[in-house]
Amino acid sequence: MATDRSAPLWERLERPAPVPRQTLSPQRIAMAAVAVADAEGLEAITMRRLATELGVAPMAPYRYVSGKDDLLELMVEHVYAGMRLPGGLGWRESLHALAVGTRELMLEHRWLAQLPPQSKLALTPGRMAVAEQSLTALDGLGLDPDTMMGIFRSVDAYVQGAMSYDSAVDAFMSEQSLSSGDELRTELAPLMAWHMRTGHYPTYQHYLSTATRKDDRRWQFDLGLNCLLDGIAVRLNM
Amino acid sequence: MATDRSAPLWERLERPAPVPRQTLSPQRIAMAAVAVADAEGLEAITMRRLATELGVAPMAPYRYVSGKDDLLELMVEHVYAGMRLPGGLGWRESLHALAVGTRELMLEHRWLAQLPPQSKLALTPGRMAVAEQSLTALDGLGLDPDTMMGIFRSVDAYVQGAMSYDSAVDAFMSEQSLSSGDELRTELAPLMAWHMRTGHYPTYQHYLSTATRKDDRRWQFDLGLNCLLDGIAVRLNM
DNA sequence: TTTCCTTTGTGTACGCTGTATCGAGCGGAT
DNA sequence: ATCCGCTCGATACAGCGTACACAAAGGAAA
Repeated sequence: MATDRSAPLWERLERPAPVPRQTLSPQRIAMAAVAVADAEGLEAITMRRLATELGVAPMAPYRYVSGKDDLLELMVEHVYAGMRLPGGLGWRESLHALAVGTRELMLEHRWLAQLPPQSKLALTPGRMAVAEQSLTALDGLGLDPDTMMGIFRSVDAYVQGAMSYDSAVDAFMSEQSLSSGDELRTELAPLMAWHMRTGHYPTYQHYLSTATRKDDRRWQFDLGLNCLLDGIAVRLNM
Repeated sequence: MATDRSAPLWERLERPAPVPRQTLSPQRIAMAAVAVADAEGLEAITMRRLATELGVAPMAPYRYVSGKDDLLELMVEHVYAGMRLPGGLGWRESLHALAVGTRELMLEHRWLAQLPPQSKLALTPGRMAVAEQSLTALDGLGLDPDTMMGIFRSVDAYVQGAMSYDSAVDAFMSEQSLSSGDELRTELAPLMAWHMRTGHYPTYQHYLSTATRKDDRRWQFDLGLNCLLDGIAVRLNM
């Protein structure tokens, strides 16, 4: 009987590898793929490139992964498995730590924030663990389950949205060989100048000429995260 | 002199179309592309498909658009131009209206929330207008420009993150011909059951069996948005 | 009117992608 | 010794984005 492709990926992976002697394995595949994506970005991930990296024929990985979507899911789990979960903290510290931890994971693996829509849904064990941790952090505070999940998803949405933006900027910069915020703004200057010349954006223009933290991403991330957590605290009557 | 490809897209578009009699135009291209994407999703957008839709050879649109990235940017602007901006409201009502308006735009055009990273950065006039509107809503409240921009970007990050998730779920459902949340959960049941059988997610399991608003997306969206706005309000009163 | 130049759209082609399919070889159970 | 099932190799195909050279079409100048 061939591998049952209809079962969930995680169930398939759990069944003991029928024979332990093969040259390929899900782990080896995931590691190679993550290494390539870390070094050259998500668009470098190609079934052929992956096979080359593994020293194997183009179709070989398909024995372990039903297609590219499966591969991405495997990559997601591979990196999420390395995430540290906080324990024994209050709800706010927990959510904060989880958000910052996710951010750090995404800084380490820029492609995580650029996954195609399908892979964003990947319900991998690692992501389930993050969800569970968030929910338990909010448990026992008198919230109904819908609100608990809603709060978790809101924080997650913020993190994903913020990192998706940052990561897109990073990708653009490295693609254009820009290595600082100043170089980026120089590159974008003609476009911005054109917009500003229309006179439609006076407040934006004021920001451009007087802001001093344009490159402090961590400060920006924390600002929004803290606002969100403050608002959640309001809902918790604390 | 051929069209100057190095100038920003918006500057190029503004120069009067050299001759108004041609069969193709940026507007016609944008409309056709948006129509296809609305009806069949972003992955149906292909330079060849677009050309077919316009009754034209595959390479013809390249006269008006330097590549697929440019096309997506054009599409983004085409739909953002139809967004209504609130006027004369307080900061909170403005930000709320902007967020809800963006959400509605993304519900009308599901592909908006699935754009590839590059296109997410597109500084189109329509998106600039949203930014300007947000900033002016926050102006005159004693905030420094960095904080104003940080707040705008936080709300935007939340909206993008939340809609990116919803939109991915929608895409998955229509791809699998699922038409209700119940059908979706039935489809996912084997995977969820496998996760739950591990016993690692008791709180999640409790949510699954007792939650009653799993399909109320608007409620979920508003929950997070209101938390975020509440948190911003805290920052404004100090 | 004839000529010519610029713009607009056509045709063809290349290298790349994901992946279906078929066949070869090998290891372990019968 | 035989067979079977799994692993991996080779080949192939349709589809993608887009580079490039050419044809038609319209206005300006002669």
